[in-house]
Amino acid sequence: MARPTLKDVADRVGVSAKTVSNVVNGTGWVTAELRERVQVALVEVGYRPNAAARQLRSGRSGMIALAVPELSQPYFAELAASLVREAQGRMITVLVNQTDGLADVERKISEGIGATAVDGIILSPLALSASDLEGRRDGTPLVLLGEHIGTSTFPHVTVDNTAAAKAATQHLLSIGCRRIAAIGAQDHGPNETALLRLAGYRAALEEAGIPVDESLILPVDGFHRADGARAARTILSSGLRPDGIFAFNDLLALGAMHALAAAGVGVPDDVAVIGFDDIEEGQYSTPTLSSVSPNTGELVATAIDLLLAQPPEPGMHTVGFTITHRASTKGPAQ
Amino acid sequence: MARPTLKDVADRVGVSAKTVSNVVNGTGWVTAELRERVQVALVEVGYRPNAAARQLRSGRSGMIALAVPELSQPYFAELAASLVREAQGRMITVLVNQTDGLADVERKISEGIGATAVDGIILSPLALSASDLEGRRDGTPLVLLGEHIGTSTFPHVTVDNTAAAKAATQHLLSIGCRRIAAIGAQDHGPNETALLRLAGYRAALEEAGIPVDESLILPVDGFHRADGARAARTILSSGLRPDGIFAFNDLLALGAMHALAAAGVGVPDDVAVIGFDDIEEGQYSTPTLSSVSPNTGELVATAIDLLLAQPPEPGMHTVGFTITHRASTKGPAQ
DNA sequence: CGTGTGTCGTTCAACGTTGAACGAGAGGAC
DNA sequence: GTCCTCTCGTTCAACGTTGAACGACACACG
Repeated sequence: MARPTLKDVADRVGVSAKTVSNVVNGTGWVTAELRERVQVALVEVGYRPNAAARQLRSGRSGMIALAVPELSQPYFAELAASLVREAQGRMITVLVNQTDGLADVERKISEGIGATAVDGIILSPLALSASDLEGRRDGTPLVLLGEHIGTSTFPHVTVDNTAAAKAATQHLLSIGCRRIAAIGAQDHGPNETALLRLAGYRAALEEAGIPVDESLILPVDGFHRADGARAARTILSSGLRPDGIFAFNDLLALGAMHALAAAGVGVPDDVAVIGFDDIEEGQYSTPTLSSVSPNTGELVATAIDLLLAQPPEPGMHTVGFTITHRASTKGPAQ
Repeated sequence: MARPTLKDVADRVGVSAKTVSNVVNGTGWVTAELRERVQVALVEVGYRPNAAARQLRSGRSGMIALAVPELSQPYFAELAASLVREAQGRMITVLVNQTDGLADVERKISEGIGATAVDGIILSPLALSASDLEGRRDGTPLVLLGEHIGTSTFPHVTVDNTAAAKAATQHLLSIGCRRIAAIGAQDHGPNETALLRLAGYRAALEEAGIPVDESLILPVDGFHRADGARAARTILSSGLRPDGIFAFNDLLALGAMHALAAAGVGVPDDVAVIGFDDIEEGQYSTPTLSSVSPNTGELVATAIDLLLAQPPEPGMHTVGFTITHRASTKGPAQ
């Protein structure tokens, strides 16, 4: 009844447990005839290797952990889906955690996932800053998603947020927008992504010779649809009259579009909207949403490569992006 | 440099490894004074228990696996988010897998997650039927999400799909709809969820004395937005002229609404739409989407309870649902 | 005939932890 | 003084696996 072990198989064939181990792992020397017999016995008893014993002996678990703020956010869900798929292809299983963007949860995770040992940790931090990781003692490889200002001893993978934000803003400029609002600035909290995207927005305007109107930069509490809707309502009620909106992620953009539609403001006719992340939902919204499309496949593959890289390669690794052009930015110019 | 073990801590304090183990786990007898000294040493060396050794010894891993068709589908992402949160509260970590709805992947997962031992498996099957699980040898507890026709030796947790579908259809009837289309039937493949929801749809119509028009039942290949859009275009091009649509999940509904909007058909004025799952996206679509809201929190809590229940309690366990009423079903009657 | 070289399989020990069994000493009861 | 109980801590073995080291046997070469 108990789960069969190597020894059970070995006794049945009349060899040593180690020989069965060799057959299972393809190590050592085993004659074809014997290997055949062992393999038959393996399926007969339904042998399955004991992961715990294997890990205890080898030090490797075949698992990596992913920690994101919230899995229910489509961008993180799609990221997780992509990572799990990539990992499955490499015979690695993924353990998922949620941090809710809380700094102490993020720090705790960076120091190990509960009691479970993993071969590496991929962390998408919201609140954690570089200094929080200085005191880290756990030796588990760690890869961070997203940029961080300041040097860090850990590898980072990210799209070039500033360049991408700049390109998104330039796309709005290219269709004739001149009063472009930015939704997603964050006054408090060290959300560096927001800072970097804001920098890209500013850079695009400056390069185009358009003065930055600070009142067009709208702060948000979070990056959810409700925050975008709230920001759009602020825009409407304060008479700012922008002709374009760059939202720092797609959820903000979708929330904003929802509020605009409710107020009878037409997108893209009255105001063009572009988001960031290119989540699937944006292909089916009304109107469909233009967005910055980070190369997620490259992102997750790079993250795993870096996690398993020996020796570790600290530093920033950027992946590509494209601007996906949909109905929400079909301006008068087209 | 190597990770400290119980023995390292023990040597430092001058006691046996077992005593340190007792302090860590609160077992056995240790004087307050000695416990204090051990605890100081524990933090000094930064001891972290070795999960593999613990699991090898105790047989428990503190991990459960969740397998869903696709994590990128909002319903499953929200389900996973809810499950991870519930599990974290119980000091359990969750390992996530994707099956792509393929029967052989689902079967493989039901027989163990790769090489990794877990304390239990929660599987949301698409293609797998009860008979596929007969030959299961692995003793890991298994809980299935979703209903299955026919008896099964495993616990199931689900909303009552037929009752919920009936309620959704009745909601459309209550606002005056009389020609109600159903999007989501599946001709081939054993998607029992689709069958059950279709049965609820039929039951509601029959009870209202409305003959079922088979041409209003639209089959789909999958449950994505694109399938819903395709079905809506079929409706438009074939001149079926329904006044209500019950889509078997929210993605189908959102895809359908998108196609309707593109064709200039007004929702809810020309046709009312209701979905199933109540994903967050439906609160921000244009118009907002009415839907069946399964009690996901109860669902995941029940699933974990059943997974850990000793002895196992096979059979069907249903959780509640409500009909959430939004703009897409604000009919002329309101 | 000794000395390599290659093939095939074995035994041994160890990974870090914890249940079981076993003292050792103190205190009380008879 | 003997027996019992209670407290506090120890030693031992085992969970299932695999790297390292070690035969044993066959064949070829000088």
